[in-house]
Amino acid sequence: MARTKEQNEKMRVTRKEKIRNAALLQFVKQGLFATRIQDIAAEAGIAQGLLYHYYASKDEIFVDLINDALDKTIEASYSVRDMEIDPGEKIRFALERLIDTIENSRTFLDTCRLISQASNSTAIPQEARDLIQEKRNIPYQVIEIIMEAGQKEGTIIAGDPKMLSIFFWTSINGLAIYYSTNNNREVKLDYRVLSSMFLIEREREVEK
Amino acid sequence: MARTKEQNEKMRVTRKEKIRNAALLQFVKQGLFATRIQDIAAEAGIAQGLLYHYYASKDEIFVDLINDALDKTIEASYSVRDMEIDPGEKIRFALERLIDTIENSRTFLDTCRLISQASNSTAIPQEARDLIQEKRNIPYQVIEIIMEAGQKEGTIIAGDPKMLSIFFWTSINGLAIYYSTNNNREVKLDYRVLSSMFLIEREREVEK
DNA sequence: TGATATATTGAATTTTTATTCAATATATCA
DNA sequence: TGATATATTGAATAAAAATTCAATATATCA
Repeated sequence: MARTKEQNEKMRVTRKEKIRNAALLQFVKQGLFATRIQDIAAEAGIAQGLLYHYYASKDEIFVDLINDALDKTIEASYSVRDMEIDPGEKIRFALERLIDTIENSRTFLDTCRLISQASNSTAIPQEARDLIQEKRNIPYQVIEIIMEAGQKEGTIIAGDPKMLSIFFWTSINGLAIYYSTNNNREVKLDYRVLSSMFLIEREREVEK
Repeated sequence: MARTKEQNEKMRVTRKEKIRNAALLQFVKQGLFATRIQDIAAEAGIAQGLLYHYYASKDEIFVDLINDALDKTIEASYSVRDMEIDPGEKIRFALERLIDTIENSRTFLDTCRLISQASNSTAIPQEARDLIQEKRNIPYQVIEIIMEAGQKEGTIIAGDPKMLSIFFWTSINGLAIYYSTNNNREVKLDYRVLSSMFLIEREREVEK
């Protein structure tokens, strides 16, 4: 016998992870089509041929990464939904957390950028398009429901909750994309500017 | 003699315009790298070879388009700057106008999307990168100055005007990119949600 | 009408990139 | 240590795309 099954499996997983990271780096930097197999292999420090031992094609890696990225954003939105605080507080907290993440997490920016790239081209693999179709709206729906609850509670401004959710996510996305390409860190972002879009302020409550 | 100089020149300009439009359509749809010369030629209804009569390469078309797109956004920001109204009003008006444009102008969405794509890849032609480097910040600077003036005037909230300008443009950008890929028109956007991020509201003034 | 300059075509060629594959290396177990 | 299964390499091949170019079409003017 040669290596045991488990050992090989473990090697495979580690190596695959290395390829995934290399591919993510390159895709985010250059985009799916500008990235050559050679670029990924070089980034991962392996020969081109070996890549095909782990993935059947460049597209397959891309689909794998997109799926992961979408799942991450869905998870994040669920974790906000499931918090045991009031709806208005959820929006406030989520924005605070998201702004902080934009300022400090490279991984988060990469995730946003990958999804944005993918949503921006009809030339991506069909499978990736299906995944986006299926998963991309979930965070929008989650926020929409929280907005609606907040309106009932009286902490969120009036207006179509669908629209509020669109403003919520597109603002975050726009910021993430800006930060992912401008590594200007001189400006400190204050999440309260964003949250003032949605939250009814104390002053007004006091007025009543 | 054959055709006159002017006639040929006119034909060239018209044809070139046709190619530019076709290229813009394809770039926006697929991205620079996924778009093949063949795609542009087919979209313009001409043979591949003819394209090289007008442009030396795919990259050259891209640079031409990016330059145009950047100039358009700069022009738009200047037109706001030069209006004869108060700073707070400028911000309100610009947002109202931008939201309306997002909802109604395909061209504007294409422009945003092209710039976003270009800013998102290091693999675009050097010349395009230089143009972006040179021109992309101008609208940010214009809004920053207006925000600062509005703060002095007392109509714009406190906070680093650079930051306010970043929130301004990234929100608009995020929206434009969302709308450019989701042709869901069921939601009507209300610009006042965005403007409440920046403008001090009447109620508070009255309180003083 | 014929001469001619330029536009236009599409097949041939070149270049780039993806994919395959034969050869070699490596790690484990008997 | 040797047998063996799998990992790994990099050159060979295939596929796809960009670019060139010889041939042809077209519009104008003399």
